[in-house]
Amino acid sequence: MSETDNTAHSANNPSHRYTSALAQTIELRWQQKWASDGTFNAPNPAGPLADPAAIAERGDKLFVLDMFPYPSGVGLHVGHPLGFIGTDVYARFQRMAGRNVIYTMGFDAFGLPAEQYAVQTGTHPAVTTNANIENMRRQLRRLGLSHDMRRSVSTTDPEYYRWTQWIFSQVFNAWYDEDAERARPIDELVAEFEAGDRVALDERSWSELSLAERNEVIDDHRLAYVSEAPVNWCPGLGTVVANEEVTADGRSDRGNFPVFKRNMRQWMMRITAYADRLIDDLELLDWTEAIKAMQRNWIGRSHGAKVDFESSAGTITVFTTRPDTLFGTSFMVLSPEHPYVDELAGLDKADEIAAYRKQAAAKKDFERQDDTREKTGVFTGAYATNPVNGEQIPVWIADYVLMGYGTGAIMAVPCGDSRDFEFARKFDLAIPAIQTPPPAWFEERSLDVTLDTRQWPEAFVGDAPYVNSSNGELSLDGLVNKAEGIAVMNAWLERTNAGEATINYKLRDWLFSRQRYWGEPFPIVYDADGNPHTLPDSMLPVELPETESFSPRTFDDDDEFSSPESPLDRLQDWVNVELDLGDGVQIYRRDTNVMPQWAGSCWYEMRYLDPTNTETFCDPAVEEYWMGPQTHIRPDHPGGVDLYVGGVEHAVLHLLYARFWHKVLFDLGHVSSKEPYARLFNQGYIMAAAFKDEREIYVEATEVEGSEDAGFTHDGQPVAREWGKMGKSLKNAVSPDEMYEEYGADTLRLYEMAMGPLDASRPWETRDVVGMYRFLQRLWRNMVDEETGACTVVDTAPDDATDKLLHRTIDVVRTEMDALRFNTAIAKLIELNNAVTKLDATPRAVAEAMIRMLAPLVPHITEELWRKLGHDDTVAYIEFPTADPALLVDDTIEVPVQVNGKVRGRITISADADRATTEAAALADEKVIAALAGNAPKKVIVVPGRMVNIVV
RNA sequence: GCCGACGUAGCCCAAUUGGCAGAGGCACAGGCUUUAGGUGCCUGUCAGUGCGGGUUCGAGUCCCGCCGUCGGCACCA
Repeated sequence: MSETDNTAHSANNPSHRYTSALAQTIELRWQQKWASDGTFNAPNPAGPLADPAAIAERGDKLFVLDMFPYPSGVGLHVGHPLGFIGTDVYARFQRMAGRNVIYTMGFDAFGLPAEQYAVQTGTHPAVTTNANIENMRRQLRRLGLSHDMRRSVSTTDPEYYRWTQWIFSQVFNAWYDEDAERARPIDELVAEFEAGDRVALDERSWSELSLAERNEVIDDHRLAYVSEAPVNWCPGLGTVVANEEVTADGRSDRGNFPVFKRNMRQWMMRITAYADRLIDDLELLDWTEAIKAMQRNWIGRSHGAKVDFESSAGTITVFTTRPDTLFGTSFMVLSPEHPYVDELAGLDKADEIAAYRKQAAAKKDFERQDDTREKTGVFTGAYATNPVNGEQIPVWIADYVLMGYGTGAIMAVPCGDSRDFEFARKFDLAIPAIQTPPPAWFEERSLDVTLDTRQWPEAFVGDAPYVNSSNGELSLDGLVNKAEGIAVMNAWLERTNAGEATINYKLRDWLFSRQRYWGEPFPIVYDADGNPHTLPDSMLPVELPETESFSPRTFDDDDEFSSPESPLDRLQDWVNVELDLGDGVQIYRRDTNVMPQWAGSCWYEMRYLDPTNTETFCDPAVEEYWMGPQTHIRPDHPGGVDLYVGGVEHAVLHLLYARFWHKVLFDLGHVSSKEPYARLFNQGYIMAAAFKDEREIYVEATEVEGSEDAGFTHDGQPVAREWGKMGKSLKNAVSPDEMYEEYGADTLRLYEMAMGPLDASRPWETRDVVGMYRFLQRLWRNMVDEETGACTVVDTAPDDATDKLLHRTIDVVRTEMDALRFNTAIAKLIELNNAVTKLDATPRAVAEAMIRMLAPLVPHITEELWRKLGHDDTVAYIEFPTADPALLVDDTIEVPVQVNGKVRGRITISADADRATTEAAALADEKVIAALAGNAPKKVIVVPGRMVNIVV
């Protein structure tokens, strides 16, 4: 206890003051009671948690969901629960507004930290994970979150990952039907091949293909498949990682190790098949534009054309978004990794090219992407034919063309593309003009209008009349916009078989396997011929085998040519297994990869709905009740969670993967919702001051002394302040335990909700917390005698002014709570309480309404007050107050009168005064007359009930 | 460079979506309570819509152009 302690331990406080000690007593008692009563259990329409009577009693369903946390060992700081408190307030409010609310919390518990800890300590990750989960549950319970604890799950529970494996099998045994634009079971594909409705490979019929050929065709269609492809190999982690997990500078987002592109055999998920739907269905979602933009950007759909250029090495296909500029193509550029490079390389150029390729390969991706770099490249010595005019154009290689995008080859149009322009200038290549830029373009560059591109300082990009763009069959000359030019060119390309309109995506298939221990094993075994088989449902879950050595073999960070070795590979007793998969008992080899961290979070919200179901991952009737489309909101409502709250950092990882899996499950008929999360809300972060000493090392923020004006010091040494996300790494975390100790959970909740809008990041200021504490103390004092603990609420009716204020407050608070604007709701409630403080005694009607309005925000103190007022039921399901419309309007109102837009007087008039009456009253006001100074009004604007503006 | 969000008082933030710039909290000053510090209570002060233009009777709000902050993407053809 410090000397500045403000708790009940100070001897002079009245014994029934709302102090932190009393708050803690109240909070722990109610948390215990809610748990033992199952207060927040939500009824299901069917299955083990079914309670049809309760369903009938409650109103419409509401699914409120938090992004579930990773159960870290270090515990929570006050920045973590911001979103959780927000969802809890909302869930509690909606329960009181009559909704049947489902709200719980699970744990996303597979992943690297637990595994790394296990490697260090030798403790099995399941042990530490479960301990961390228990600790986190305790911390969340201390906040008073109204979770239905029966529904809490962990992704690491075998009964949970059994269904993660089952869903994987569903994905594996499905293919994407491009015509139907949806996934279908793989059996239906086989049936179509067998019936001859679909051509598998070549002119041979299905029955003529060998078994191996058939398997290959089928595997080529699966939504989960093994492929030998360039992947991100991270020697420092000993595993491959997904594109989404590689940072812009070519390192792993976990651990920050270098990542190398390598060809390896790995599991992939065909998320690219869903690229269009993942973009298009964003329209149906109530998400912020920022997140939608990030997803669109990540998927990177661009419309364009593929164009074929003939060369000595064969046809070089390029992707371009500007086929209309084909007449301006004066050279081609291939990525150094392009497969045709060797063939194209002239004998005299071979050494030069080999040297350039080697140099390019030595560079990391991120180095090649530094666009401030000067262009480099090498001429191959070969030429290709421009299909529109038969011109022979030189073929170069350069590292500004990336093998990973489009076809790895481009047609260079230097007059219309800044990169090609730069390249052409550097290597003195032709820059034919094909558009006449508008005069303004030349003016801005202090040039006369000219088509002599030697005078142009840069490429022209945009709409402008085409010139020099015709051949015998085709002319763009005279057209003025590119949409038209593209349409004409695409038609010609298709007519002459020189190319076709196409759509290109940045999105790549999802690399789904990891060579680690602490993840879901694949439900896959391989037969003697190496063909993969999914295990039947009866053999799930495939449990992680016990072992002492959890670590994958890791390598030197820069050991690019090392190879992954999964920990499961070492467990040969587990790997080799005798099974009867229908063809008699045979020996199979298990897959030794595990799934990535993101697998378990792709569907967890559905397990909350039906957590104990052993027959299926979620009963369809239960899924439809909680997640089915809400067509009363919008006719094309996609279904899904009604409110999903979490940080913006999952914009392209979890949120993209989860949408993809959900759509597969939708296509296969397992769920009624097209999308998992109908409404997404991104909470802000709590920031805190962090301090660095002169060595640029962070020092413990709590030990820093001084002020902004006087300067900050740590141990007498000057330190510099900066702002950052609260956390361990910046040494600026504030523990919730300190807040409970000093104020209690209700004050902490209220402070976090009051400090700003839920979606805004804001700095934590411990010294500000006391404001909310004082508010709760006043609230308590308005209803409880601090000396005796007796209830002081009186049964007399409130006076008119108080009654009106009460109902106006109710009106605003209801609206604000519903819109997640808790900060403004709190301000109104403080205002009301301040008014009540001035009364001689608090009328019961006011007290009870205040308790009900505050119950979602500060559930413990309100339960206690509700009881003191003589009720013996929980306030959690008491109806939220509704304003009496009659009390929202005043008989008379004060209206400002402006003269030329400046307020010069105020008039008090009847609230329903019409225009003429208002105007007359305004013109009669003394101050207004004075302000007019005898000038006759030119115009009088009256907004009835609002204001008057007189223009002179 | 492109995309997105945001700039209101010493600080965190409101402003019925075009209508009186200030609701709430912190800080600050004075007073009461207290042996004192702290707690608690009462009263009070000051000052501001990033900059420049436009639309309007009226702009924090809408439009145009800058400046700044944060986030995402980036040699994506």
